[in-house]
Amino acid sequence: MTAISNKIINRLTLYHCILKYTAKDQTNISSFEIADLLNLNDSLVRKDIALCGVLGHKKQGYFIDDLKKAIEQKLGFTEHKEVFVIGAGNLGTALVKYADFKDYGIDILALFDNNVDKIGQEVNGKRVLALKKLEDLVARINVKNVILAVPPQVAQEVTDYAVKCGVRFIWNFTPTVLKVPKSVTVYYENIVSSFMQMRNSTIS
Amino acid sequence: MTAISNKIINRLTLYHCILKYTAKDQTNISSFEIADLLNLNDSLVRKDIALCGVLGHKKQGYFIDDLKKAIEQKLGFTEHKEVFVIGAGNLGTALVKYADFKDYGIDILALFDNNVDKIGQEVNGKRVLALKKLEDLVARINVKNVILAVPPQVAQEVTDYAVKCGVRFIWNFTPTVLKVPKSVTVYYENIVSSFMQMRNSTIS
DNA sequence: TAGATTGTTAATCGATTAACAATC
DNA sequence: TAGATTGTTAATCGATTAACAATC
Repeated sequence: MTAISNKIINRLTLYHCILKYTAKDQTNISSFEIADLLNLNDSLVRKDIALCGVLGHKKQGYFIDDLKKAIEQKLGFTEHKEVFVIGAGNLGTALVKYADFKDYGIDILALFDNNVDKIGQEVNGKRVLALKKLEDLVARINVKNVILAVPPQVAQEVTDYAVKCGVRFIWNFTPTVLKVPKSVTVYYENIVSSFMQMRNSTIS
Repeated sequence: MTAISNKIINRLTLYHCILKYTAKDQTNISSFEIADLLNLNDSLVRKDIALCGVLGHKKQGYFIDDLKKAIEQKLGFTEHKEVFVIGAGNLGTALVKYADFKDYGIDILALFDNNVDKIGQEVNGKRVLALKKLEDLVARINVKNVILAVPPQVAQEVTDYAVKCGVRFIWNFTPTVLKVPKSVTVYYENIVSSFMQMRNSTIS
C-alpha cells in the first residue's frame, strides 16, 4: 500500500461527503460530476479513485455504494481511534458534540479541564475530569492522543504537562505552535489559516 | 503583488503564531528556528519570508516585530471582513466565542437560526436572529459572507436559501459538499479530513 | 578571524493536467 | 452506431530542497 498524501486524503474525504449527502439519491456518479462539484480536474478524480482500488464502468461512472465503502476502507473509518479532549470550553464542547465524529472513527473518551465548575459534569455523555488526572488515565488505558482546545495563552504549558503524562499525538485547535520533543507529533488545525485563504481568493 | 498560494498562506499563519506566542520573549528569530518548530526546510522558510518583503540580518535572523507586522500586512489582518454565522448550535456558538478571531480580521455580526428558543438570545454580544431575516440583512448591510455551522442534513437546504438571499461566500464547517451556482464560492473547513490525515501518519 | 545565517540559483521532486485509445 | 466515460500515459506545472557565495 503506497503512502497516500494529505492532499489526496483531503479530496477523498470530500468525495465521501458527496456520496453520503450530495448524491445520496443516485446509484452512480461520474468523475465529471465529482470534479464539477469541487472544481477539480476530472483526471485527478479518476486517479484518486483508482488509488482506492475501485473500477468504474464506461458510460456509467462509479457505483456509489462501492466507492463509498472503498473510501471508508482506504481511509480507515472503521479502525476507531480513541482520544481525550483537553479543555471543556466552547470549542472542546462543540467537538465532543460534533455529531458525525464517531462515524469517522474518532472516539472521544473524556474531557479534561482545570475549572472546578466543569469537573464532574458530563458533555454528550462524556465526563469532564480534572486535568491532573490525565497522567493516571494515559497510563491506565494507554490512550496517547489528545485534542487540544484550551486558550492559546496556556497552550504550551498544558502541552508540556500532557507530554510529561505520556501523550504522543496532539491535534492542536489553538492558534499556537507548540514546542514538543521529536517523539511527539502535533497536527495544526489552523482555522485562522483557512480564513486567510478564503479572504485571499474573495473580493467583497 | 504576485498571487500567494494557500500552502504559503498556511505557513505564514503558523509563522505568525510562533511570533505571537512561542517566541514572544525573543527579539530575533532565525529561519532555522522556525523550520525546526514546524518540521520544514529552512530554505522554504526564507523564501516565504522574502515574499513578505522582509530582509533578515546575517548572524541574527529576522526581527520579530518587523516580521510579525509584515505577515499581518501581507495576509491582510487589518482589513476586516464581516460575516454572518448560520447555525447557533455548539459549533456556531464556539466560533462566535473564538477569542482571537477579531485579531485576524474576522468580524462576526450576527447569528441566524431557526430554533425559536435561540432567536433573540445573545452569544458573546451578537444577536441570534431568525433565519428568515437573512435576506433582509444581506440586502440592507451588504454582507455576503457566511459561516455555515448547521447539521449536515439541512446544509444544502440552508445553502439554497442563503444563495437566494444573495450570499456569495460560504465557509462551510459541515461535513458536506454543497451544490451552488458558479457565482458562489464555498470553502470547506474539513475537520474530518484533518483527522484522517492525522490518523494516516500515526501508529498508536 | 571563524561561525552563523541570509538570499538566491539551479536541481529535484511531486502533483496536476491534457490527451486519447479502449469500450460499454 | 454515436456518445459517454473510463484508465492511463506523457507533458506540464508548481513546490520543495540542496547548495553556496555573500557577509555580518
